[in-house]
Amino acid sequence: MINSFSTYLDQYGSLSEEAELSVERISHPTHLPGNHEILKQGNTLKSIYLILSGSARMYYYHDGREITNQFFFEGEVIADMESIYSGKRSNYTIQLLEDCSLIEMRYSDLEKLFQQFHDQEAIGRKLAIACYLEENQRNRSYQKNTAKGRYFDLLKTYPDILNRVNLSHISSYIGVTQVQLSRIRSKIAAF
Amino acid sequence: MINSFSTYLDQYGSLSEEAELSVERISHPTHLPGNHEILKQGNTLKSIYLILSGSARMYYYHDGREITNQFFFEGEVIADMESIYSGKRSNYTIQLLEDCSLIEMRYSDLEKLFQQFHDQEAIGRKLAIACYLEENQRNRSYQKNTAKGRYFDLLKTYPDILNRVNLSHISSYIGVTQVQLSRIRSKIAAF
DNA sequence: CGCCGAGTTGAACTGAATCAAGAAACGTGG
DNA sequence: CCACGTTTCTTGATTCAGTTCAACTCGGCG
Repeated sequence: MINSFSTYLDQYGSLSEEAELSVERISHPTHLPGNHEILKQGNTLKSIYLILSGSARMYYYHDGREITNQFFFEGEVIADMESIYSGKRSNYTIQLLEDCSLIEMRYSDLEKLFQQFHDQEAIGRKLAIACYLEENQRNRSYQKNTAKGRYFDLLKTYPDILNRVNLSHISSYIGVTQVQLSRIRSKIAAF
Repeated sequence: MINSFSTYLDQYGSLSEEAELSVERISHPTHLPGNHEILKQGNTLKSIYLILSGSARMYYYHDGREITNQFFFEGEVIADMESIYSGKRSNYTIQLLEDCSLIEMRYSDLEKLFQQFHDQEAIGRKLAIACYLEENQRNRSYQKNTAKGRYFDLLKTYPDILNRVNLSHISSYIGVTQVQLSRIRSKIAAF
């Protein structure tokens, strides 16, 4: 059960008591309503957010359409790695899909912990590798599957996503039109 | 100009002199011929390899066909992050595409440096993030492009790939049949 | 010279996009 | 609590992109 950044980080390695206390010190609980935009295109993301309850998505525009690049659910951390890491303006908008209970952490504070504690840095490295592997799996899903297969792969990761997220968000995430995803779904239902 | 692991790592941050010496100490130059398999499916990768000259690819099987998941060229590091990081058997085969001049480093030696030097760990984290961002960009290429667009995106990254790699390897990398990629190419040539 | 692997090209077929219209679900104000 | 408008989802017809199977070309090499 993930209810703090410490428990979140525990998944990737163990922290010294001192580092763990520092993590708690820079953690700030918040509540934000559905539809709230944590990051707007053209701005820079300054904080990351652990989700205790609720969900969010990160999207960008291409040819005037929204394409969802990432979903975030309970126990996951909302962040645009690119913007946070580079400090540059983001091409993404991050929008809450439901009312959320969050824990906020300023990235500048976290950076200090990386510098201060070697074990914190080690966990950061492992976490980044985990993100890479996940992203690589998504690529393999594209290489070997047709849209139906990608849809199933997504359901494996997020089984209840259908009840919580718009079809159009899901469809753009797996690189297919909303219309086509609706058809795929209907074919599966009727068997 | 990348001619050692030190110069490679310099791209991501600076190392103390002590750490840099240690990096050199665990580096071993090698030459290996084209077609050599650095890793075979079912085995575990124990070393990573910086490419001074030559190229390689990493592939897996799906429905009996080879799918290339990664290319490696000069100045890049050959590794199957999943196998190396988890120590588990790999689903991938890594094959040299040309005669290669390499610098080998055992991952167990590198791990020790991560533990020993905080700045080494910091560079490792940055490197992992860079890998993640690259992989994410590949995903976006799938989300917004048709096969032609993905082909162009690949050419942006590796402009001379056509002269060095088989069409079938390239096509499976961008998730399209070799036949279709041939057609795409011919349409572009005739303008 | 003949073989072989790699690439090209054609024809038929399937998966997916597009355009468009209608049905269902949803929220807001009266 | 209902009526209305809006957004989301479904379904159909058409067009386009991509796959499959197969035959052929080309260059390298024994």
